[in-house]
Amino acid sequence: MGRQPCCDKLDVKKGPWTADEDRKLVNFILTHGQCCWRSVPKLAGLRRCGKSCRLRWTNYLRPDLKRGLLNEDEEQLVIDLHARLGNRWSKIAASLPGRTDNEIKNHWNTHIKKKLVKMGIDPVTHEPLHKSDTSHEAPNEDDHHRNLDVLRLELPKDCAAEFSPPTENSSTDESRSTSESGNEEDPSMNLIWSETFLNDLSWNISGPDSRGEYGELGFSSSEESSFSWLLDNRNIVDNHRNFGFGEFSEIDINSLDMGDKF
DNA sequence: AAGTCAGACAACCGCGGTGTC
DNA sequence: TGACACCGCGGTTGTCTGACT
Repeated sequence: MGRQPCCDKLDVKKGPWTADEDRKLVNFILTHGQCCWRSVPKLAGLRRCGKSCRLRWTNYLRPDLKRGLLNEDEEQLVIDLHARLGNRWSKIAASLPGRTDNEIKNHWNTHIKKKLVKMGIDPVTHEPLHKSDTSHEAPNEDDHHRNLDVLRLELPKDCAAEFSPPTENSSTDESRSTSESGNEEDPSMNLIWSETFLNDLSWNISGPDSRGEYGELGFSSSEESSFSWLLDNRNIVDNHRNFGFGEFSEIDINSLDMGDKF
């Protein structure tokens, strides 16, 4: 005897999410936290597969997501990490706070790939294109750094100087302005989040999860444990700006005492 | 103004690893 | 211990949107 199926596939809705569905999902997650995704659709009143809910949350609705195109630094980091890790998008995404594997994958396929080809670099091997025609061996470290040097030359001076191959905790400069990456206002997100905040200022992100699921939120363990991103009013304001919380600005940020909730 | 096309990105599919019964 | 479901990941497809004719 295995488990129950995650959802009744016959009664599952597919396709783009509506604002109403988003609102329900956000409300549910903020109220109950991320528990087992299987039960989320049922409890949240959604006719979606749990898998679909998880994807929607992690790729689009998560409050810590940056929106807009990757900036130069992030792009460089992706290129470097890709050279080392290959198509391990989730691993790459782990080094870019606020970015999802899906987002990075899409950006790679639509922007970076072409950029590299244009520069004569094989996006798969990260070697010069003419060379990869004759050799399909994995790039060695020297070649890799030579190619990165070429990339740096293509960058504006300040970016090139700033760039260096990532270390364990490189690049995760949370203070890097998200506005510079061109966060666009999304009216539907604006509505969903503002309503959610107004409806439930006691959003219980820590929720009932006993399995430490919040790693998916993309914070370091120390950040997760303290949820400093929420407790820090400045961060709240930043988040609210990033997500276009128009109505939220009407609320006195300092009055949001959520300390007990975490 | 309408039609077509290409680019961008959201969402789905299928697989592998892991956990549960 | 085997069967099956869950979860996460990477690849692929579908849909939307803006540019162009």
